[in-house]
Amino acid sequence: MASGPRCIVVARMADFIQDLEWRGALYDASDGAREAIQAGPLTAYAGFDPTASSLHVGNLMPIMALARLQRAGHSPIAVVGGGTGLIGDPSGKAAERTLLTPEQVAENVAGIHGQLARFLDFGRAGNPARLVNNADWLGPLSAMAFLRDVGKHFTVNYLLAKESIRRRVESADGISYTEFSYLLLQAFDFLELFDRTGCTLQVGGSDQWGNITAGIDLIRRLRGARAYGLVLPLVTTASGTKFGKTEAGTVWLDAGRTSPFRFFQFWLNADDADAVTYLKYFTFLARDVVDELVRATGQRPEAREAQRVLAREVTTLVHGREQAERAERAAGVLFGQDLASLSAEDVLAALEGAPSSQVPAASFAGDGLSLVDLLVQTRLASSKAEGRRLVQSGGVYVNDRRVTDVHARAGAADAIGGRLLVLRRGQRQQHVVMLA
RNA sequence: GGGGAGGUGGCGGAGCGGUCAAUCGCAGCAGACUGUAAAUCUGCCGCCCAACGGGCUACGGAGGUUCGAACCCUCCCCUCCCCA
Repeated sequence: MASGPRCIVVARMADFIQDLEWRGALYDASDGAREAIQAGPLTAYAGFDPTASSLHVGNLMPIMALARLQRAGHSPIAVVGGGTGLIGDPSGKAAERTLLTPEQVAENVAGIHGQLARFLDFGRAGNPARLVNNADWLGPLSAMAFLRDVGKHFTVNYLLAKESIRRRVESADGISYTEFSYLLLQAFDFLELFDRTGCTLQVGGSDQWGNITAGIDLIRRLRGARAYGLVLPLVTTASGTKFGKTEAGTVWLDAGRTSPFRFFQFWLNADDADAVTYLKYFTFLARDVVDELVRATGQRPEAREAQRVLAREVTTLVHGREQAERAERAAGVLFGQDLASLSAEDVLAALEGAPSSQVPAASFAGDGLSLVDLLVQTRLASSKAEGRRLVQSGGVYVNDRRVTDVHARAGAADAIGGRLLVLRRGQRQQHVVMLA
């Protein structure tokens, strides 16, 4: 967990809401939620859909909310939706989703488990974090029990009034009974967590509002108790693109899917307009530190101090300090110095963590390998046609030297120290080819 | 069940017998400019190749008419709208 001198923990419960509001990370709160959170420690949960075996940066909002709650003295519970994942949440979805198989869900749940552990402290005295799978109680639930105990408390009229459901009901494709029922399951989750752990707060993205209030209503009706909800804003980008996507696709938290290097680059490349927002959303940095960065960036935007700190902090949080430092070093080498002036050892040391692959040294003998083929092999280009186009438009570099000849070949003589080639596509997609 | 409209590249949306690998917009990629930013401008944007050229697949599916079809005909599948 990040713990540098700049990283100051917000510890006091009363400051939690204020801090969240300053961060712009509080979209809405149910009646009484603010007061309840400030009044004393409570148990809070957020759910995570096991739609993939890894979480992605889009999941960071609720993760950070749980982490902040814990730091403020509350007890966080991360609920992995092994049960609800079998059904599919219609919220924010325009069309019916394909059902995941139980095997897929189980696999995904396992992957997500480990990732959450990086943000939450499961050993903390007093308010340790917990991780549960709602399949534990949804699995054994019988249709009869569900319809009698849960279904009876929701009128169809109530369900149809929910934004997420109404949109789908009015859409051309409609909504299946399966997804129509989703909200009841999530409401039941809240109830179950209330019964098991005394959990009275659910946090989630703003699209979860309807699901959360359903749970609050259910708890009030069945247990006569008050529960609360907190929703977080949707993360946007200044340029209007979808947050968390790059040329290479989704930015995952799993190092196997998105290398720490690329992860670091993702944050470093944030727009000026977004960097500060993200700094508030995704780091624990205190207000004065962020304010200072705002000032620094305003004065010398080209130094990209905000982006640098952002990338460093978030990468450290997700991948650990060592990986973060490595990524930063690699970035320095790839975007800074003249590659040709470095030894193979230096480049290799710096580029640990950058995308790389090994190619038998033998294939570089004689004429060497066609550059276009190499681009395809390293997946910098998706086809030879694309590779040629890239070369022709001046977007391909070998060891930082632009190559514009479509027929260019790379031989052993081109390799730095006879051992490696640094291929680059455009300004920022690199690939290290090691001769093995 | 009856009537109407329609299925084209990631999306939207032209084309309606040859000059169509398919106008255009969006998205995407690259270049210029920069700060590994934004905006802007330029180019590219099915696949393959001994390549200012050639080949192969493509316009819901299967057949057919034709020298020649995304465009015409037949059957099938699917979607939307209106009436019952």
